[in-house]
Amino acid sequence: MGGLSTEEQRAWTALRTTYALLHQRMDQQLKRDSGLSHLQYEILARLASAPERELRMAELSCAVANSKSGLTYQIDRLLEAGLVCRRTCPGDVRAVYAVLTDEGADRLARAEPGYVGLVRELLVGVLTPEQLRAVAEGLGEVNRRMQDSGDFGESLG
Amino acid sequence: MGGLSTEEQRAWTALRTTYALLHQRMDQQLKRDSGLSHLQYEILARLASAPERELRMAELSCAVANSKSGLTYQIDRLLEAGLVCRRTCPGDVRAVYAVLTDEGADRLARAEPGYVGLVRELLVGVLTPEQLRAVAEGLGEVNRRMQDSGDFGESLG
DNA sequence: TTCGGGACGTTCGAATTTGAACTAGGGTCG
DNA sequence: CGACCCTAGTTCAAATTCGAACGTCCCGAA
Repeated sequence: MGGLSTEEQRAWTALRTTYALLHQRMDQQLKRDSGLSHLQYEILARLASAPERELRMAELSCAVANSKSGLTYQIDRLLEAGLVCRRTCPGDVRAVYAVLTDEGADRLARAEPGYVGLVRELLVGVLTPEQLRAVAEGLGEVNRRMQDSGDFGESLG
Repeated sequence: MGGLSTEEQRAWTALRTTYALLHQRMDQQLKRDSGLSHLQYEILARLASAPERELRMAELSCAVANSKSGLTYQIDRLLEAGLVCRRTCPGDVRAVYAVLTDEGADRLARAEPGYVGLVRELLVGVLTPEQLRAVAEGLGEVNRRMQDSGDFGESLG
């Protein structure tokens, strides 16, 4: 009644600590060998796979699941480092695009192998193919519902 | 070769954003109706299910996947609120136990239904039973390996 | 056209987190 | 003993995050 069943609890706890530990490891490795935080890496990665290598602040903040103000802060850092630049939209003055620079793309490319290696070693390599699919589909659906029905889909801050 | 396959990417992205969104929602709901942050809730919950309702700082920091110094900080907050107290171990002067107070147990009990409801609504209720099991077992194993083989098992700070 | 409601990003202060010292004991081996 | 290294927890400054304004600007209705 009150609490969660053992399996429910295990699933949620595993989700929580898995993410925490993975994030921790990635952050350390990324910082060590390319000077990027995990969040910064994710930001650059999103930009890299976007058309024109650019995204609006709001889309980006949603994509990396971060607050608006937090994203502004990180973009400022990446700007200082020359890895992105800002572009305002002629059509809508309010809109701001973050654009990946060539230097940003380079840095990302250099960081990628280590990052991918870690994901493979720690996550993908440990799951069976069925588990991998279940995670992708199940959690994917969990996400979709939260983004739709939530008042938070757009950005978190 | 270089990058992750589509499914690998979907799984990892889903894991990341699912956790981020769930955390966000929980944090807001918990703060709103019981004045606890998500992390504080987790800390109290661990203590509540520990023998004697107490745990050493290191165990606790490992259990909630947080850094040592971060845990000290949060325990200080919970101390101010009267929800936990500290106890030093007679045998080993270095050891410090965080102990759940009655008031802490009350607060936790009041927060629990909402928390459990959210886990059910947003996570458990969306997954099929097979997916739930796959998440519990798969990610559980991912965890175990990271804690064993890692230099991070003990605490993150 | 002119409001009024939203949406978009930024700013700012406060809260939190991080990571590197640092304090202080244990435990072992000589 | 005594030199040494290891563990536990705290402290402190710096970095980051949060959330609530704020300033602008689009857009649809009157």
